Amino acid sequence: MEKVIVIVGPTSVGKTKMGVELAKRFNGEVISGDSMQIYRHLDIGTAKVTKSEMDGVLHHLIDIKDPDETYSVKDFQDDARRLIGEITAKNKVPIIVGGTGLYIKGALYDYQFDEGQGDHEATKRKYQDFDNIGLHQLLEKIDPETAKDLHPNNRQRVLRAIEIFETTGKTKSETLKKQEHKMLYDAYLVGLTCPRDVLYANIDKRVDRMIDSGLVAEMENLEEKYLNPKLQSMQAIGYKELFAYFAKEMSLEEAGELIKKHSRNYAKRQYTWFNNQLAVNWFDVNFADFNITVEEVAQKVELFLN
RNA sequence: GGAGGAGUAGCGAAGUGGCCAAACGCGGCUGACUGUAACUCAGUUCCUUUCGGUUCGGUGGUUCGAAUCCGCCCUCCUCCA
Repeated sequence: MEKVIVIVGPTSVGKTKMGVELAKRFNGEVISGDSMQIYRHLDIGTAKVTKSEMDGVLHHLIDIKDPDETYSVKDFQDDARRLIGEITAKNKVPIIVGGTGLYIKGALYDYQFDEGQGDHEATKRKYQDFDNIGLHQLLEKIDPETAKDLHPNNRQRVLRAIEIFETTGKTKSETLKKQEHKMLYDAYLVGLTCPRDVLYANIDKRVDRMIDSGLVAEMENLEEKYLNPKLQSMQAIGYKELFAYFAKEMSLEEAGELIKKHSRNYAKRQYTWFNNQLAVNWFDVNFADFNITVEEVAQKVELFLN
């Protein structure tokens, strides 16, 4: 099995920096595991690595899609697995760095996706006259097991489960049953963490910095180029909140506060994912002297690699 | 100094004698997650594991029973001086 180093953690703990440092020490290349840094032109708001931050380390899966293109776990699974193979073949170490739990788990574990993605918008339209309960009852008929696991209010997932059946002819629970819950790689998962109040303060500061360094202009530029309000990439925190500001429904300050709140909420969801879905080895980050943290992590990685 | 108004859980805000540990919103906390995942959704939030205990500015009353009625006190707001 190929060895893979994975760096996860909530937003703004220092994953990017850790990735670069480890890559330099262990002759590695970084594979971004971030669903939004995939997109070109979303730079400031996604805190995307800059050229100088990369410090010569190769970074993959960044800026590979335009904001009006779609990308999914399946795509990531294919891309990441391919890259792990290529990097390993070069005798280098693949380092996945990112905060998108599903993507990372989907690449590392035996997740299988049946042919046919389906058209979300079409499915949505087809069932627009069903209320949540009605839709859930429909799912109950075609896939009772999945229906049991989904709350009727979770319309998006209920719809998707129905869509799976309609496009592949197989139910979601059938597809899941033939999979084993096992890792396909020899992976060492590094989790970066810090006290919640420190993290939240970091997030708030970072959002202020983003706004100061031109987040609004970046968004304006995007609006000009891609006038589609349904851009998948526009789910990105830091951008979607700006729509209300442009519509003069809230001040820039209010929008900024919302961005901070959404980022904090997101960080919490990331913790829930990494704590419960993956076997993460947690490290407390020393913000005063990040090198100490790097050193600590590097020691463990060293052991893992040899 | 005078006249009104207001003080309810972390915040905002209902409630105006029993159905009130107190609606609702926000925030917080916890969790779910297999092709939208920076998405979507759920639970929980005075203390206590349970029994139960302590609350609605403070205090003293009225009442079988008070966040709700009465007296006094404190704080804040508006207006008049």
